[in-house]
Amino acid sequence: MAKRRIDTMEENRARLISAARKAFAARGFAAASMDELTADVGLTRGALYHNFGDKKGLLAAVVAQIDGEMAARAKEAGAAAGDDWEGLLAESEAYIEMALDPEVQRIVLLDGPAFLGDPSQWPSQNACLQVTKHMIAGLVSERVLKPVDVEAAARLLSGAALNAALWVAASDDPRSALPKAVDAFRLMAAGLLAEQR
Amino acid sequence: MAKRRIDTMEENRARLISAARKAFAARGFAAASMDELTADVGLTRGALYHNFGDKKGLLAAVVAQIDGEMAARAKEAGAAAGDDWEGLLAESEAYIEMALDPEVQRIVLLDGPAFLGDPSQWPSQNACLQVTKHMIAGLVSERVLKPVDVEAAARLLSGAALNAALWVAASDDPRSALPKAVDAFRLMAAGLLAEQR
DNA sequence: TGAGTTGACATACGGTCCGTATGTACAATA
DNA sequence: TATTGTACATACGGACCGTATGTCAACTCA
Repeated sequence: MAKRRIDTMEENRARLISAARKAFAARGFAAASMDELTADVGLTRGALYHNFGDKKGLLAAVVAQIDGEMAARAKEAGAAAGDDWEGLLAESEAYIEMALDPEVQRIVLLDGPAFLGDPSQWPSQNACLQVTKHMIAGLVSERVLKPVDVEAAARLLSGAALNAALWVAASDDPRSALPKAVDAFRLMAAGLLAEQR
Repeated sequence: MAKRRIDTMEENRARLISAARKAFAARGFAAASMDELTADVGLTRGALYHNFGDKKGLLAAVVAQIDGEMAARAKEAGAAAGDDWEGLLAESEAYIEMALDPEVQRIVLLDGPAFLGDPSQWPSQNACLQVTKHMIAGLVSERVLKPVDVEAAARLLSGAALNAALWVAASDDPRSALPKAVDAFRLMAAGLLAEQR
């Protein structure tokens, strides 16, 4: 039986996204050639424009995919922790470590904001931020955290975490920089606690 | 007397940088046309490539200029504060407010990292970060702050501040978001204090 | 001072890339 | 099986960047 049409389309979308992840990570969004990228998976730009509208549409799809993977992994890390506060720290540290991945860094942290605008307004809804916000909202209502604005706190924490990762990755000696970043992060985050621990 | 050669060259550099600030802020680095930009000040791409090497070279020059202005203003804000700790907070809040300027946001926060790489390795040395680092180093040696890694803390604080500004600027109601961001920032930063205030 | 030299900038060209308009072949449907 | 819709390929035009080459004014120095 011949392949079902809808299946091949879904498969082609997946292959294009996969190729784009590699190309965007390797050369950056601006320098990535759509001709090369599509040819790598045996397609042409025709398929790309049909599926994603334009180059930025493909970037949005790639960002959404990676963002979703990150959020899932962070949630997992948070759930494995002892209590909710440790969960928030675990989530954040998971972000820091994930952001050391060049693919995440280049695509989600650098090119994403530059070409798609602020993460809080991404079509993908920025799953990462949602996860953090949810955790913080719980902690605020439990009075574990001082009565801080949830959105603001989430944005500050994730911003600090992801920025820390950028610094670690670009530093001369990432191995030794990572614990320093995590350490400083825990201290700063503890400033939100209602009472010292 | 005819114009001195070195003067006109310096003037042309300044005019190109000025035009680039406008063009990069308005359309983003990638979409800014070098032909348009140079024509706006009565020059051609020839002048540009002679003075700055390539398009990224011009971006680097623009970033260095804005970064320098920001660092000066932050330092000023910090010096006007009561003590060093308040100075650090004042510096950081100055960053948040400056980062609300679309020019700063688009060029220094979004396109800068995306096209020039991590700020800690910019040729301009990232004057902003230097100022913060200096202030933190003083506070650590005075035991006002816990013994945290200076680089890491500086990077986290400035990352949080600048990210807060991105959030404020992109939010539906920036007027009301700004105090929330500043508030949350002060709490987080206080986590670095050796003893509560 | 004036002829030669330097270099700042203009002009011309080639190559790449994106987005659209048009063509085509196959799956879906009846 | 004949028809139709659509996923994708092909063809085209325009924009842009970087370089190679040309030019003219400012500088140098006898």
